[in-house]
Amino acid sequence: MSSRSADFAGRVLDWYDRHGRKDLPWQQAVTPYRVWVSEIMLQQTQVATAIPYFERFMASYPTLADLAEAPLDDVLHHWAGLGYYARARNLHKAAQLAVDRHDGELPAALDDLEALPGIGRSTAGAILSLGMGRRAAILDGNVKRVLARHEALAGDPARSEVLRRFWDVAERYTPVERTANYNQAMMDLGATLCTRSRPACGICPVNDSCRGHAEGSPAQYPQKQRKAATPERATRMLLCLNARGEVWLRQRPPSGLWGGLWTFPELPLEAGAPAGQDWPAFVHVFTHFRLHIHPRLVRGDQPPVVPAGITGGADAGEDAGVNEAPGRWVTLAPLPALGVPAPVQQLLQRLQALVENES
DNA sequence: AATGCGGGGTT
DNA sequence: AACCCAGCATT
Repeated sequence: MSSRSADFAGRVLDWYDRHGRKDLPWQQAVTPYRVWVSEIMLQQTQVATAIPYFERFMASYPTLADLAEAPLDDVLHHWAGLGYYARARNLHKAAQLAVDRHDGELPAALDDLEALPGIGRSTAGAILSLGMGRRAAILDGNVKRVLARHEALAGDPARSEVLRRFWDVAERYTPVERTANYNQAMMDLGATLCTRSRPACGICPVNDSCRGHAEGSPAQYPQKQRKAATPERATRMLLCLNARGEVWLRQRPPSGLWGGLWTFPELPLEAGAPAGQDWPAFVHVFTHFRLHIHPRLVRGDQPPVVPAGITGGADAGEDAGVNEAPGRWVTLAPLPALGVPAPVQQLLQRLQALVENES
């Protein structure tokens, strides 16, 4: 260990004892399962957003066995609105694998954890350290930012060679003792003090050894990757409403955009669509494109007939089979426990209000 | 090695 | 309006 890093962990741990977060839901009644669920929810998701989802999830699935036995639709329903739905599918699948392969427990080896779907190196390290008291390094966005600044690590972390250097530093600094508190402290430092813009270097416990601070511009680390302009796409969603006040939803294929979730039938704007009442179009923003949604209310007691070979508009790459995927009439009040993406949920609520007014 | 994958909070 | 968040899987 280099002389610069000799007491790095010690200073971080002292800071944690005084200022670290200790009241997060997954820090109470700690089990590997609870830590695992929290880590999956927190991938690319801010703490405040994940908390209510975590509480509802744990109320419904208190144990790993409960999750493994639950229907996937029910799990996706709990995930609806949180995004990155492959996380929910992988979580459910991994719970079943843990029952089959590991006697219903999460394995305590890094390799075995990483073999489970949805668990990568950082999440495996978090489960081991925070949930099992083992020594393991993590490297999430917070740790990446703290280390990039402290070491003045240049280069885009998206590049594998740069990422390897980040992991080397993370492993080197991770202490043998109190690993859980150290890892939690590093995330707390990144979230509350070493923030993306305007870091509070004046009160940072490791400012005296921080190269980024010494250079005078810590905010330049880590290097941000350039982002291409987001393309625009458009789709027409058919809001098919029958006389019983039910709407027609279909389940999307298990992988890809909104995988496994239930949505309205979709058509490209230029395709021939059933007659109906057009609702105002609105934009839904994804990470990699903007989707213009044109809803059309179509009344009738037959499911929509979508010409063969016409693909949906939301996912430009999806197969022609999407609109022929399993569909069903669903009641609006109450809405069944199905996973529904955010813009579809908005439309369902407006349909609910419409039917409510008419009855 | 680069890209796909949601939704929402922060600045 | 840009940026990015307790990343991982896929290609």
